Parts: sequence; structure tokens; C-alpha cells
Amino acid sequence: MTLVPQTRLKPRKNPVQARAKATVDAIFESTAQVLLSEGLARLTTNHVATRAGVSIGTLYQYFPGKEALLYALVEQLLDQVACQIEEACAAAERPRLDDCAAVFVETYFAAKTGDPEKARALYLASSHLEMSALVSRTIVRLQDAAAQMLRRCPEVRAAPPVEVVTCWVAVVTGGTRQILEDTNSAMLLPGFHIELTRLSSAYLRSAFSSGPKRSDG
Amino acid sequence: MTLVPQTRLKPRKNPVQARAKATVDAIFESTAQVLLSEGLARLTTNHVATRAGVSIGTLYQYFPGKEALLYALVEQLLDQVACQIEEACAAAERPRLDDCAAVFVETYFAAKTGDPEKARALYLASSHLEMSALVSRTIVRLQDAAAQMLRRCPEVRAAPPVEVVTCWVAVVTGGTRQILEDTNSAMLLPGFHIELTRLSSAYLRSAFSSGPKRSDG
DNA sequence: CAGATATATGAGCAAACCCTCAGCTTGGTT
DNA sequence: AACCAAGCTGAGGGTTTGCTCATATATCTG
Repeated sequence: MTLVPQTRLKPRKNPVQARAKATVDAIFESTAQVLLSEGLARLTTNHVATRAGVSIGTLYQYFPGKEALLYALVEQLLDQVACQIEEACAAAERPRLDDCAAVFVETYFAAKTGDPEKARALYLASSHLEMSALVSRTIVRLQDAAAQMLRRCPEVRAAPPVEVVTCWVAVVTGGTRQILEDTNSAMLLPGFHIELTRLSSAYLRSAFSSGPKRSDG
Repeated sequence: MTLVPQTRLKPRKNPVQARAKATVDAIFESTAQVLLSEGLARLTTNHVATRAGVSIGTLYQYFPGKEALLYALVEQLLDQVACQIEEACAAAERPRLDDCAAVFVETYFAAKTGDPEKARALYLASSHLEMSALVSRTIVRLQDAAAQMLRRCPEVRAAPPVEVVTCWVAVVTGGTRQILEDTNSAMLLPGFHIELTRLSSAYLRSAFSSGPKRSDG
């Protein structure tokens, strides 16, 4: 319902030959680079095309406009993250609570820090208002994946409350964003990973275990 | 050290008469509104001036450029939040761990949700690369305030580890941002507040209390 | 090879935008 | 009232930017 008229945001033409695919990839790559080096405000289509080593006309053969380019970039990167999370969560068969925490945090963190610059470019681009629906949809995918994993957890009796899942996912994604965007904290990345896992374990235990449960070690 | 040459970002002139102060306030207000209704990409100085009910020339009497305007807006809003947090943290004399969690979350949450639209405008503006240092400095203020409050906590023996404070602050600020930016989750705001407090309590206890401590309830 | 299709080029136009400046109005002081 | 500084105005200059289109080249098919 309420399908936004996104004609302006959809790709204009799909590449069929190999060299065209390479061109589109180069444009994506260049967009991320320009986004980081120049910022969203100074990102121009001409600059993107030049940096990608293609003509401006070529860019407009595949994207109907500047916003469509950014939209496609964000869509691609968000989908990659969501797929990785869904896969990892589904792979956990009978996880303990601590496993749920570790799997989710580990996977999300790896997806984001694998290419931190690309992640930061994504954050910049996704602040466009047009992207909010896209981001929202991805968050729902993460929440569903997390909820289903939790439901398979022996320590969790009933269906996990929506507020808990919402809070957990928001805190993991938002916290990671905060750390990645703050260049001063960049050195603390490994430490943050550990702390975020401990935080998740502590929260999930307090939300699902009636009695406090101490694991050995 | 490394004082960035921010001549371009500093106000050009300070208002001395009352009507001039009103003008500057109107410009700030209008900037936030345009930011929300049009987005960062379509925010133009002419539009801001028109919406504020002043001439474009007036705007440029107080701000040397578009970026300075955004910079001043972000600076003002960030400083308000930091001051509130510092005050609230300092007011907690001999807090228990749960009090620390409650005070920090409560204050931050109130500061952000008091005017959610302004908060979202702030997020949009702060994604400018130029703002990263400003945001970074504010985060440090929050971390310091939180650390000092924790140090006054009887349950905390030594100085709180920097990773814990960093993670906690990142998670509270980032999580709140995530919820505020996602219009779909807007209805869950009160519930999120409660969960975020519980999460903070659980994390702080797991970080500082050697033995698990169960409070009545 | 010949025709058809897919892909690439880039000069340049129309529109949007940032910002200046010369002149005007308001408020305060003597 | 006379004067002055503070504040306000808005048309427009110079620049940037998004995007088109006529043309050229590469790849595929038979």
C-alpha cells in the first residue's frame, strides 16, 4: 500500500553487456568516493562521472537523475547488510541468549566495518529524506530476523516483545553508526565490538531470563 | 590544537538590538523548518530567508554563508543538549547504578523528544562533513559527564573504563537517533524510553557489579 | 561483411543558487 | 529636531549544477 511514485528513483536501463555492468559498478564506486571526499552537498553528477572515468551522458543512461543514483547506491548497500543478517540469524539453530547477542552483533559489525568508508558514505546518503522509507524497510528486516532467532532460543518462552526487539536493533545499529561516524572513536572499534556484545547479552538476559544466570568465565 | 580556520563558519555580526535578536531566532527557526520540509539538498538561503520573513540580505548580515548558518544552528542545539546532560549528571550526588542509567537516559531523551522535529533537523544538518568535529566535541562532553557521575557511584570502585563509557553513550545517543529518524517507530517512543533505561541498567550492572545484583521487582 | 542494437561521448542549455551592494527604514541619543 | 548607527531590503551578477541530444563507437547476430 501507498506505493510511492518512484519512477524518478528507479534505474532507467539495466546493463546487459559486461562492460556496461563494469560501468555501473564504477559509477557506484565513484559515488561513494565523492560522497566521502566532498560531502553530500558538493556531490555533483558531473564530478561522479568524471571520477568514474565515464562521460556524464553515460551516467544518465542508467540513472534518471542524481537522486536515483543515490537511492540505488543506498538500496544496494542496505540490502547487502540485511541479507547477511538474515542468513546469519537463520543459521543459528538452537541458540542460547548469549549466542543471539554474539551472532547479531558480530554479523552487523562485520558488515559495517568490512568497508568502513563505504558504510560512512551510506550514512551520508541515507540522510536524504527520500531514503527514510528504504531505511525503515531494512530495519524491519533486521528486527524480524532477530525476533525469529530469539524465538528459537530455549531461554525465551513466549514471543519476544516488540519493544525489546525494537530497542535492541536500534541500539546496535545506532550505536555502531555513532562510532563509525565519529572519526575520533575510530581507534576504539575493536573494543566497541566487545562492549556491544556484552551490552546485548546483559540486555537480553534482563529481558528474558527471570532469574539472573551466570555463565562460567 | 589544530584550530580549523573557521572564519567562514563564524557569525559575521552579533545582534545588539532586540529586534535583531528576534530576526536571528526567526532565521534559526526557519532553517530547521526548511530542513525538515525540503531536506538538506534543497535548503537554499533564499528560501530560508523568505520563510523567516526577512530579506536575503538580512540573513547574510549575520551569517557569512550557508554553511555558517547550518553550523551555528547545529552548534546551538548540540550545546543545549550537552548543558542539560552536564547539569543533570552533576546534580546526582551519590547515585546508585540504576540512578545513573535513569538520569542519563531520562535527560537525553527529554532533550531530544521535547522538540522531535528540531532533533530530526539537527540530524539532517549534522551529516555535513564540516560538522563532524562539532559533534565529536559534544560526544566528549557527554562522556565526561557520564564518567564523572559514575565515579561518584558507590557501586563503582575504580574509574570507569573508557570503553564502557564510550559504548554506553554511543548506544544511548545512536539508539535514540535511530528511533527518532524512523518515522515508523515514532509511536513506540515511550516504550523505547523505558527499554533504553532497562538496557542501560543491565549494561552498567554487568560492567561494574562483580556479583549479579537483583533489585526487588 | 552488413545491419541492428547496445553503449559511450561531451558541448552546452536552462534553471537554480549563493551572495553583494547601494539605498532605505527604524531606534536611540542629545 | 537633528543626527547616527543598527538594522533591513531585494534586484541582479556571476557561478554552479542537473540534464539533454546529436553523434560516434563497440558488440552481437546472421
